[in-house]
Amino acid sequence: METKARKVLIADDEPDILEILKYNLSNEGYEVFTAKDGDEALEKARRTQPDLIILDVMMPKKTGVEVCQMLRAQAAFKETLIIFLTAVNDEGTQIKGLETGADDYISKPISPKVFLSRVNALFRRLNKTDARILTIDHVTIDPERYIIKVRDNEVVLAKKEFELLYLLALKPGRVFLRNEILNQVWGNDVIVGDRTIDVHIRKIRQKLGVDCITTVKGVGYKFEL
Amino acid sequence: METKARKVLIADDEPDILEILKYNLSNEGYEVFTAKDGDEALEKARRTQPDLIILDVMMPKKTGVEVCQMLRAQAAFKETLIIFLTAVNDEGTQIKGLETGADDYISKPISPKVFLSRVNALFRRLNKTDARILTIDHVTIDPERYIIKVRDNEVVLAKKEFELLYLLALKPGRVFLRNEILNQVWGNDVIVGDRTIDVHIRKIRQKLGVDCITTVKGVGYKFEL
DNA sequence: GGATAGGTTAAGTTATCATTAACTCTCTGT
DNA sequence: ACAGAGAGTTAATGATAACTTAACCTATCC
Repeated sequence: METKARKVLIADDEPDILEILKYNLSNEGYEVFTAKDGDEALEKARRTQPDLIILDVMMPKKTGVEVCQMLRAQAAFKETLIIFLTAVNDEGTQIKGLETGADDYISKPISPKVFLSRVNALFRRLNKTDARILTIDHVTIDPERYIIKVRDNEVVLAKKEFELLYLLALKPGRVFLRNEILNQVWGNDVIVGDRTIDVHIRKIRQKLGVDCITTVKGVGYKFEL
Repeated sequence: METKARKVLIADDEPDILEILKYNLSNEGYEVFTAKDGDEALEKARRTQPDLIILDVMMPKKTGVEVCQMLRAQAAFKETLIIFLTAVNDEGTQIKGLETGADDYISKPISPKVFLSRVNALFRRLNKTDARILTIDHVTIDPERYIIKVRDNEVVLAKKEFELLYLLALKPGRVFLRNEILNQVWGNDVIVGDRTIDVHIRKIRQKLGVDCITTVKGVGYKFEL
């Protein structure tokens, strides 16, 4: 669904785990690479430049913590998401993991559902981080200030309204399925009714006063002036 | 004149099951191969390079799960669809099956109707994934934006119209049987009347204003400028 | 603690899309 | 030439998805 698939590298010495995670992530549309030990993880990370790296803490050659430290030392991996996997719910390791710069921490045994929701959540958070000011024709969207300008008139949107508009405006013209919108704006796990999106869309249209959101019936919405 | 049929390999040790499934799939236009045990399945898979492999879990020589694992380990079968058949509705096996990288899971006794609908659904899902912009001469079809352009004029099609046109345009010149179109666009569980496709074709021709869909009487339609 | 704004839901309405049915047209084979 | 089959056409109906409005929670802020 994503225009360009997110790349994920998984490093674990247990083939079963690799297989399960790979299967689940692929199904969600991610491009998945695997490694079976610390050294291979480092090497594949360098080669594939993934957006997310999942590291088993206990691995041959180098532990996940070591790999993480070495990666973080390189400029290219300063911003890369890193998740640790650990067999025991070891509090000590957990702290240590986050200190070396991991973004999340998942303990085995892994429930694929939980796992996916954590991964998706991370990417959502990441998405929000790259907050750049969008300008499409005479509409300006500033995610830092939560402000919209239409022909120099300031428009105030509520949080959800803003996020929804921002999402659509990130790729003008592209149709976002209702499911995509729910995932990005509300999050995977939240369940809201069918009409929630419509109401927000309506508010946006109303407040902006410009016809900039097009409905594609049976499909979704797109931003278009 | 024969279009290129999807290849399906069925592996099961019960000749009756093989016969029933083969009959049904052939009827839908698939090209069917069969195997009566795990080893034969592997060998035929290699030889015929099927688009879909249906594996009985309980088979002589090698179980379906084993076959699946061995296939998935090979690059050539990374993307191949795999369905498991199982006699008991065993939850454990089910999970295990999906973990080894199966795409679906059907439990016996098999209803041919349900079976076909699952198979078709899988192929539909597969097709949808490659959402790319098509350009044929001066006609552009952008599934991401749900927009058609004819000589830079934007044309708005409804969902079904769009999907139908997109399907035909995926392989310009190739004739799509009416049944194929129904399967791909409507889904094979839906029953619609004889003239439904015609009406949609007509709308497309009308809206595009260009004569780009050719009727092949008694067979189907093709996209052609 | 009351007011306020944001978020969500529910229900009724509207618009558009999809489908059918009835009829016509155009081949093709005898 | 004529019968039959498949496809084209049209308008009407039925089905869905989206729009709209109002009401209802629920945090948050004076």
